[in-house]
Amino acid sequence: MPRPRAFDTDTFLDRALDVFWQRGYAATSMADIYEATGLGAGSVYAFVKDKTELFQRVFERYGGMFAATLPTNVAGREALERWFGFLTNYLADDPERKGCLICNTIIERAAHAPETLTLADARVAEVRAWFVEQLRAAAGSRDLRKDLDPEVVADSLVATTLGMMALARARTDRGALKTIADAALAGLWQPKATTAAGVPA
Amino acid sequence: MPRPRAFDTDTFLDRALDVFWQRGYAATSMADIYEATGLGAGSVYAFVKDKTELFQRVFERYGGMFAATLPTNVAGREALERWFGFLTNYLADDPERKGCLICNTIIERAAHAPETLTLADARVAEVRAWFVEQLRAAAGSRDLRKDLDPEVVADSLVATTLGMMALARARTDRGALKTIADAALAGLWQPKATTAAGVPA
DNA sequence: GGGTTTCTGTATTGATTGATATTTAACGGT
DNA sequence: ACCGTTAAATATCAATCAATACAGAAACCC
Repeated sequence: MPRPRAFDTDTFLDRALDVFWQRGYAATSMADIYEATGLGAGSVYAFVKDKTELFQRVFERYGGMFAATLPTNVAGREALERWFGFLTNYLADDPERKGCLICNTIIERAAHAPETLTLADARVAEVRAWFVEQLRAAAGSRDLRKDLDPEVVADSLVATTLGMMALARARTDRGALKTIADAALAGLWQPKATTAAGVPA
Repeated sequence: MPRPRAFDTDTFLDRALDVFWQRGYAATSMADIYEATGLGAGSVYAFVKDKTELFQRVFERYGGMFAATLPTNVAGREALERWFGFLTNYLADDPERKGCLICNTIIERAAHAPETLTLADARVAEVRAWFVEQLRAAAGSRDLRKDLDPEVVADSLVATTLGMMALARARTDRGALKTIADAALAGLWQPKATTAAGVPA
């Protein structure tokens, strides 16, 4: 029987991910991959056809991991607040300022790899759909301001998300990121109706 | 006297800009530059020391042009609304989806060229400062909601701006861009005070 | 422990990279 | 007319790129 694989596919992809994530696609040479993974050219090219396929595999893996960060055990306002809190930490805690591979890929690969762009855009659409879902839930529980359209707010939140990702690549400024995240959600909620104009329900 | 220059520095930089802007730094070869500008290697390297300096020159030129798009003859709410309208058109009208070179550069070059990143980040800071200025003006003319802090709102608007730029690289969706721009400003203004709770000033 | 199969690492490929050297051409002064 | 000077185009450089070919090492069954 065949000799078993000595390298774990997942850890290989994870290490390749780190390199692509920080340096970008074009600026990463296969030699960088060999160095980071400890594997030789032969093993890598037995696993993928070429560099673009390797990146695709890496990106798909990242996309799945990223999608898994969307909270599932809570919904509505709570879910959105948790996720933006997570995003803030996710971006601020990285001293290498890698940002988010999805955003990075959209910008770097858009003009060169249409199918990769499609994959990346699909992830963005996924996040947007999740936003809509949570906003609808928030509307159902009367958390969302009645004059707000979930579809419109979702677009705004997508832009804020991508903007935070871009900003995080320039500087790790936790304060600014937190300010942005808080402000993005602050205006969405129905006041508790304890003001002079109204009475609690 | 010497043979006169046959190429105009500005048009040369403009053509180089188009290439870098669409394809990114690493994916652009000097051969691409020769082709786009019609110049040979010798002429280019008589003008700049190396590729990084060429990009720096191109980027500085772009940065200046971009900064010049900030309205100066109006202020406050009007200025912000005009500029976000401009940004929407700027991003939506480009079939090549080049996005914005400042945002693209932050993401692609952050890990490789610290001084270029510094330049790019300075442009972002410039836009942010302009936001603060207009928001203060809007506060002075009672346009800005009294409970909003210009510094906080400016951070949000920066994120929205960068988010629109990133999104525009993935797809030219004028509707979404306009929705985002409108929503970013919609919540900022003081109501006209014609509601039941208040009387016009 | 032999035979076989698979994996891994090195060497090498042709192509392309950024950058330089060299040659050719265009001007004004004399 | 011809020379000095400068610009522009071509040829070319070593280095590096992604990708392939090859060879040795390791692990399994019998």
